[in-house]
Amino acid sequence: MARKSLVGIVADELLDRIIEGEFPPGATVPGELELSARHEVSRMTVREAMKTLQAQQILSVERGRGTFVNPLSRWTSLEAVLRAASEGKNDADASIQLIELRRMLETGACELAAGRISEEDIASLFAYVSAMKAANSINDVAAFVEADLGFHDVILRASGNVFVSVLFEPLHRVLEKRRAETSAVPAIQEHAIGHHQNIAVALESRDPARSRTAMDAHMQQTLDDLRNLVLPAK
Amino acid sequence: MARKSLVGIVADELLDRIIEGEFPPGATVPGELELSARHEVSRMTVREAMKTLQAQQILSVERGRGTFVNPLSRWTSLEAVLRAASEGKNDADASIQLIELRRMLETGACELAAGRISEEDIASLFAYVSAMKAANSINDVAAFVEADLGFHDVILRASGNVFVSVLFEPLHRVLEKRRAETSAVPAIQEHAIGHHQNIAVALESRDPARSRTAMDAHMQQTLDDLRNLVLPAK
DNA sequence: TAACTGTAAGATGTCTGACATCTTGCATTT
DNA sequence: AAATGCAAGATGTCAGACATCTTACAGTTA
Repeated sequence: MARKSLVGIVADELLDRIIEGEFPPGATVPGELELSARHEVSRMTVREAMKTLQAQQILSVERGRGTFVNPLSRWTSLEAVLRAASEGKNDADASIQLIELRRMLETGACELAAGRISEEDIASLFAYVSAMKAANSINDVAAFVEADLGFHDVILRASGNVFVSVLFEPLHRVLEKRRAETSAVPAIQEHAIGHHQNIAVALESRDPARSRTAMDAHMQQTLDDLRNLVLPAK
Repeated sequence: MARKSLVGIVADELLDRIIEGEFPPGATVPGELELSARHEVSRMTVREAMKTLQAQQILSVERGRGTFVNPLSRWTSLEAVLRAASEGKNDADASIQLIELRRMLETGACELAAGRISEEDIASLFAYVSAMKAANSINDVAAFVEADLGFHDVILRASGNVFVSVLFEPLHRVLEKRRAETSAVPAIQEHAIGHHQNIAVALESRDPARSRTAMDAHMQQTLDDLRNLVLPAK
């Protein structure tokens, strides 16, 4: 992510200082003039940087008094929270918590989708499974990941719930890199194919409980694979 | 009371115009000079307003070309998406989708919490249930809602998953008003007390499946109450 | 002494005008 | 017809100025 603008740089560095604990929740951050001196940029640039953090509820401003750091629980940016959560500590823990979150949303969406999914979407699910098998047989990791993502995306959309997609999107970006690592292991690819097949069949039966269970099994497998095959490699 | 900053006003109005379809996804919004003329504010004010929308991934900027509207699926602000979702349609549908989302997160958090919750947290759960009973007997709606919220908050924190709280916070704000309406109905209060009691007992047993089921029943009841008692009143 | 008041300092909010840089279309030149 | 150059329009950044709000503190008054 090539953030080039000065505003982006200033915002990033200020967020880093917050995350490192230099400005704990409730404290004020330095004034606009002080920051503009420190970064050797104009006050307007600092203001715009602050605005981006305000929009994510990381900072709140009280005119005449100063700019304050909000508690982490109020932040609305998943990426910022992720940065904070992986700071210094083992990011293994953060990885696992992200999967837990993904599990909630995906199993829930799958359960909803069972009652709402269209014939076309079911057909495309099976098409994605075939694509995964084909990619697996010729060792094409990129194609495998693409089919995998497409499969899950169909289910999220089929859930008919806009908000699920919205919350899932940043999660998706965050997990993308780790997903590529995971899918590079052949054994995991085979696990995944079986699970996706089961999920597609369950959704075809339009049984919510069964669909949920199938997705849950897949998520459990993903969690196990992460713990056993990916994290130890670090 | 409507004394918002100029930046906030401009950002709000621009978002409204986007939501109303004046600038569909992929289109450019008017340039900074044009907007500053329209709103009779300076260009810097417009820039700061745009920055807040950029930070929420509602707009993306390409230097030298213009500022473009992102598809709704990329927006990271639950509140903005809610505004878009309730636009023109009956917001009953949006209400129900929000509860569906809440259900995913709360049942998931409850399942996780079963394996991690401390003795103190269990004790405070029962204390909140007692507080709900007391508030119910003296008809104190505000106290009832407060105990209700406290109860759920304990579980979310006990889940040990930071990200759940982060995603839940905006959802919480959005649902807050409707929750007050719901809890004003005596019959619903009694439903809720029973369900909360069951959840606390289930968590005390530290059985994840049972805890999940208990929370799920509560969410189902909430959904039914919303459909039967709150939405028809409009 | 206690309460009130005015002022100054420091913070954010907004405006004006200017210059820099990037993209694109179009006229000019080859 | 192709390559070049330039102007227009967009965003990025800067500088300085004034307005308004909050707070602390000193001075005034009852």
